[in-house]
Amino acid sequence: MEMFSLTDATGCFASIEKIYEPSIRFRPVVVLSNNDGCIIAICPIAKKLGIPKFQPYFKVKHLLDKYHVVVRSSNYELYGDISDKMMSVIARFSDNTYQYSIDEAFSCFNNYEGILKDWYTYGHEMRRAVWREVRMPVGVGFGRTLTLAKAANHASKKLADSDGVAVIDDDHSRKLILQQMKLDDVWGVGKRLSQRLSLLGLKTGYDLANRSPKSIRQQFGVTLERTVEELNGVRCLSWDDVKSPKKEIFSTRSLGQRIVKFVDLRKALTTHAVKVGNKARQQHSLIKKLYIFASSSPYDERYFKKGIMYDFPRATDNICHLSSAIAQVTNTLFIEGVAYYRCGVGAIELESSDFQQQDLFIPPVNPALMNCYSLINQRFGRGTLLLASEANKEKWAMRREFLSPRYTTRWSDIPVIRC
DNA sequence: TCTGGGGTCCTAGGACCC
DNA sequence: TCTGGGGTCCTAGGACCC
Repeated sequence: MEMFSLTDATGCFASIEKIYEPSIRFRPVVVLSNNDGCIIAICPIAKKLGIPKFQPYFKVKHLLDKYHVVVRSSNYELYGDISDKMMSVIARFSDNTYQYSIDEAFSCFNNYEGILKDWYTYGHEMRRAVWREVRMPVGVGFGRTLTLAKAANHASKKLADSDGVAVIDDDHSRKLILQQMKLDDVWGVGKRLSQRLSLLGLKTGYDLANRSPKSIRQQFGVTLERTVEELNGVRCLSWDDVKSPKKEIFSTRSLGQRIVKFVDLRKALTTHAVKVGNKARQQHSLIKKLYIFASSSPYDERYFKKGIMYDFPRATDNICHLSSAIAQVTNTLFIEGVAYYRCGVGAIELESSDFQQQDLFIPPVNPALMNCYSLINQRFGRGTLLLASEANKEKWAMRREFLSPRYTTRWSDIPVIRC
């Protein structure tokens, strides 16, 4: 019988900051988003102090000062590398693992029952291995459906008597865990839905599970109906659903320094387009439509936003095609006098590159160049090969006042042990 | 001095065409 | 003369997640 697990890191980015800086291990730590905008990660110690997540940094600064909280800017180079290490450890415990986000992974176990003693023990083995090899604290949850695995993972960290592993494998454990879950802790239920559900008198995940799926469908749609089924152990989300290629790929960013020059806007947009192109190629997709936008800040007195849809005559993942599309579009996007605060690029219509419809009148593109480009950047590191129109040194680079060293990816930043 | 994340998916509504 | 359905595409915004 199939079993799923979800493993995810506790306070991921904050925990990573503690790996190479033992002196802050027992102190409250928070990590800020790009541009030091919001708090996006809090370690358990900071959480206990009541530091809120997703609040603008400057608004909670007084609180952070009060408790002497350690503040770090986000260091994605470091987080990405630690995440890779963590994922490779998790992957050893199952023959089928899928990385769901930077800090969590689903694993699928087929007919493991005969081999394993029990899921609880196995979860602890996974947990110990990640701690021993990467020094990352993780929670592991097991369930017969992906939604139950998520619920168990939540329980593994949140419940009073939890020790990092939780298993839902019968009605008893299911009831026990779901009864202690708030509505918006259920995967797929956010603030709005939980508000509406509570009007019906529902309080816990278990209340939701006991609703008739049919009536939920009528009032809230199929998505929530599936969630209800999944909470009851009926599988609606298949492994393939989770692993399916993305339908949209975006790259957007706020700018540390406002852009006022045409060339700078084009460079920033090209950089985003190349990122999107590379992601698309990785999942064997070609881009048919590209949405390109730039805006001032919504907090400005006069908010400016403009977006343009670019339709490629034939779907492509070639970064040269993307770059020339950007060059054309920037002409209409750029307006003298606007101080751009945000810009980005999104592929919103993707086609599979495995089954591509050829065009009688447009000669097919030889993929050799893009293959070679990808291989070189894989082998020698991202950014080894760049388009001339990309930004290599970003003048408008984001504000990162509290950046930690990139301990594991830069020779200059390797930790030094003094005896 | 100024500061407010990033990504994916879905749907409603408007514009346009036949 | 006046009224009208149905499809596609685009845009904006909501909802959710991390």
